[in-house]
Amino acid sequence: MTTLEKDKKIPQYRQLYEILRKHILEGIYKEGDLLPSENELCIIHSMTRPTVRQALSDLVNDGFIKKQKGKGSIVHQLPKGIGILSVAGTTSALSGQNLETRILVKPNVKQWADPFMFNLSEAEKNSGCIYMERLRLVNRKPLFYDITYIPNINLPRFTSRSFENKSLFDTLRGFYQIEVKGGEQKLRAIPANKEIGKYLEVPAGQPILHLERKIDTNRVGFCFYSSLYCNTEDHALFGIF
Amino acid sequence: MTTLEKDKKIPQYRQLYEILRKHILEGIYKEGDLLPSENELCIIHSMTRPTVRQALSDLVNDGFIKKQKGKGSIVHQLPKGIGILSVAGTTSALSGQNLETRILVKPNVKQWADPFMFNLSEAEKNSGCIYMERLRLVNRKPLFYDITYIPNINLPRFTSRSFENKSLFDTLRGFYQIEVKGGEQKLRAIPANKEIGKYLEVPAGQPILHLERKIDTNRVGFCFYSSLYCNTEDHALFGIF
DNA sequence: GAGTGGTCTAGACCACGCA
DNA sequence: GCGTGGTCTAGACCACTCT
Repeated sequence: MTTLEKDKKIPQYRQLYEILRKHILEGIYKEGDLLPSENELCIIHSMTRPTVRQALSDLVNDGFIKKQKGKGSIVHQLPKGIGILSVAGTTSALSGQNLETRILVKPNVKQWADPFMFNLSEAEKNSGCIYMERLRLVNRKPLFYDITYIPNINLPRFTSRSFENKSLFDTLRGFYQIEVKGGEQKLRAIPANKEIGKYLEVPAGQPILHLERKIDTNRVGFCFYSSLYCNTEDHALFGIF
Repeated sequence: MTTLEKDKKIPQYRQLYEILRKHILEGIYKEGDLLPSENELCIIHSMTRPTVRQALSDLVNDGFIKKQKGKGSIVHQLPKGIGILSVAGTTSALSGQNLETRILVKPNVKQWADPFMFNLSEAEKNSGCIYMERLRLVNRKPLFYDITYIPNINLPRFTSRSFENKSLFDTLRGFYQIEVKGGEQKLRAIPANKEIGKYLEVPAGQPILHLERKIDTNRVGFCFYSSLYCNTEDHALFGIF
């Protein structure tokens, strides 16, 4: 291999996952349909069963299918709410709706708040943090007010990139080969204060769902953080477990 | 085999999961420790690697360990909050605290509410529903007010069983061989009304986390439902994804 | 009985972290 | 360079659902 090409190898099970996920989202497989059996998928895609099963297992974890012994893999009813409690979610479940992202505070380097909502490593503390605030709107109504904190470690030119109507996840993957792998979150119901009420266009005191999230990536030791305020009056958050 | 013994076979990967989970909860493996490597676990427990990996994969999904390529399986910091957003959770993360369950309304057979928070099958609608209300207290403070709806299908003598300080999950498993496999949930922040405020001992209007859950089981087509009101003032809910 | 997913074996090669 | 977890192969037997 003579070029400096990205020899990024996408695992076979991941490729199959993406294909099936796409077909489900496009309606090629509809709710209640049976996917091809595991053995059929093996033949179609020239894989062995464990490989196929890993793809299907991921689809189950992300809520796209359910399996039934002796029957098959059944396409699941897609959530009506907003799937933000799983990795796949955040914006994917909103497809088809009028979705908009507005930058309230552009990415800029700051000191970490102290105390911070999660424990930070020394490396994180010393590196400073890239701070940004965004508002997510669905059908012109603000639903999420999102404050993001990213350790300023090896992310050249990050603060000059644009995020308008573009997923942060996509930016991290596209420019830095950082993939989100999972995370943890704390949930609370809190009353809106004046600032949150202003952004979400609700009166102060209205119950708001507050999520504090730590998001892990494939870069070892690198994770980022988000404090997310959701107006759940019209749209419930949706999760699977 | 001459007896009517329950020849329930617990899969090997599940047995290993339970052993490692127990050791982590007991502190034999502490936060940050490395578990034995996959190859070591293979030898110790006379399993092959895929079997070991399935056990470890379940531990990752339930938040007990994280894996790092080239390094090993690292025991994860256990959540400080209340892990109710994953199957393993509900009460398990509260071990060590003073936990109490109080029955407000004993199980009794009713008609389903119409409309109900989830779509019901015809079989479910026709069978009626076992209804109960419970209050969960931690250190004498009420945290959850839980309304449970169970389809009245093939559950002999269910309404006469006692649930005081006993897990509903354990009852279902012990008497009916029903295992919880997963589910879905909708989350909202709502103001407490008078009734909820009375049970959770908070003033009306205080923000409360409302979870509507559909819980799947290993019995095909059998799931049950829960409407859960949580006071998150002192304890955040905790979840992994 | 035929087909399905659930479990399991016994190997293999790779990329990555660490010393 | 060695051990780790990540991916993958090519089979096997079982319990379950459907007809």
